[in-house]
Amino acid sequence: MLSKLKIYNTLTNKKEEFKPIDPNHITMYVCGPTVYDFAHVGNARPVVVFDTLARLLRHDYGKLTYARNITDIDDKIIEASQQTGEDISVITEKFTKHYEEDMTQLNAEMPDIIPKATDYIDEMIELISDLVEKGHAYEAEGHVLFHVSSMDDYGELSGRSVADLLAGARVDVASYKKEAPDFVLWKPSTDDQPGWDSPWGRGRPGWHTECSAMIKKELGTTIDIHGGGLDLIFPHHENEIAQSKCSHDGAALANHWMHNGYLTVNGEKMSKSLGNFVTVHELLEEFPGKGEAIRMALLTAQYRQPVDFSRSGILQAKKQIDNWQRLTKGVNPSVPSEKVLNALRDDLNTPKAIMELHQLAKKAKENDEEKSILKASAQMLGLLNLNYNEWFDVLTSEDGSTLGTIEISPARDKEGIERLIKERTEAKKNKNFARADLIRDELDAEFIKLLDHPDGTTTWERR
RNA sequence: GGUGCGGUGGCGGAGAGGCUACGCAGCGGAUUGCAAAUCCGUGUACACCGGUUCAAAUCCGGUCCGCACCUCCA
Repeated sequence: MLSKLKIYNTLTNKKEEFKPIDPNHITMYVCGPTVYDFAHVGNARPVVVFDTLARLLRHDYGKLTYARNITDIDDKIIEASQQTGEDISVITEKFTKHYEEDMTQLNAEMPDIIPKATDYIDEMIELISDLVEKGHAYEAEGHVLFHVSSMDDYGELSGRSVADLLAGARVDVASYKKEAPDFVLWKPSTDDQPGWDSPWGRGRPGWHTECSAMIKKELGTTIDIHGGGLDLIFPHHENEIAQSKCSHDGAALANHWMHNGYLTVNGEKMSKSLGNFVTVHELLEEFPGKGEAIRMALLTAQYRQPVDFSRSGILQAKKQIDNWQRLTKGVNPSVPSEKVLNALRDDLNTPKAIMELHQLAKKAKENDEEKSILKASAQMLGLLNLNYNEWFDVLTSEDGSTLGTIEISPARDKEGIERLIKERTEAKKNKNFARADLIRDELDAEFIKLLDHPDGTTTWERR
């Protein structure tokens, strides 16, 4: 490979050469969703970013084990259950399914391992017991808390010191805490709350516990890459580090910590609490079959920079994909361009990679080989995964096998469109241009775009 | 208050001391019955004020503005 992978590491605040523990097998863990509602576009950003990284890692190193968890026990889920009256498992299963369907529409491949928190209760209890034994955690009023002061280097990821945290504590400190920054490993459940038996009574795990336990079981003591959104640095990832390091005699949890920037709306973070969010689900209804354009819009900025969400951004991305689709119609992918790969190897510089794709497209206009390279290169970013017909929803009825991803209205099904095209061709022959234009306008209103070719034929694309 | 990130042309967005990416939109042209698609061509930029340098969007100092984390959040 021409250049080595460089990754910005939150732990050192520097771009570093990626040094795998085992170059023949990379391990990566990314924090996934708490499944109590639809994922919004901001939640989709890390999914798309780390899916792109996963593609690069597989290309460069061959084997990757990529894990992304599902948090299926959490106070928000309990709350949702109380509000809707639905059983917790009904809620978590429903939204896990929606999540996976929606992310698949964004061309995000499923991770190799999708651990669910509730499948790892035993491992979490084991981890907590270990921390208690080693003097890093204590029991109080049915809770088990991690004692931050018991650790020398707490705060290494977020650049905070225990002293600062103690001084800056603004929130009322719970009575059972020895010190304000201490965090919950295990908490008691009332009878109407879900719970599991433990050495500390019936209860449930704190939020941070699951990741440490699942990483250890599924990927090992120290992994190569741990990722997630910027807002997880503190306290979530900081606390994962604390738990894992203290139970592993100081061994690192992950060598490279990567955090994606926010998706913003008018410059402000898209978030549930601000109410300025759009779910991926509704966006896919708005742009049916065009999840790839949403994906590309998310990749137009380098992953650490903010991306401002807008419909026009998605439309702009869609136009670019439209162009590439026309250019690579009927083309099979060959091998990705080194220029595109090198852009990705530079801390996942996707805007630069996209620029290289445009350069390839320019060359591809006269060269079929370049078209194959363009397609393979775009697929490194999870783009051009669909073929021309699928993307433009051109239904090929000959064998009935390839049907587009979208259902079009019955009046405008393939036969209807072809009949109108035939009628328009006749009208054009008879110089009845008024009729010809009327047909085009009518179809345009149905989002069907007609393309007249120099040889007299007419094809169509769905916008 | 502490910590961190950023301000680049109409918009999106790389770059990071000299060769002024790239895309979208715009404009001009070719093509077209008219369009679309396609092709060719084309303009505008580095928040502000100082400094270093032969040379600064890029380095240094300061100012202003925006955002985020410190509490659940991707």
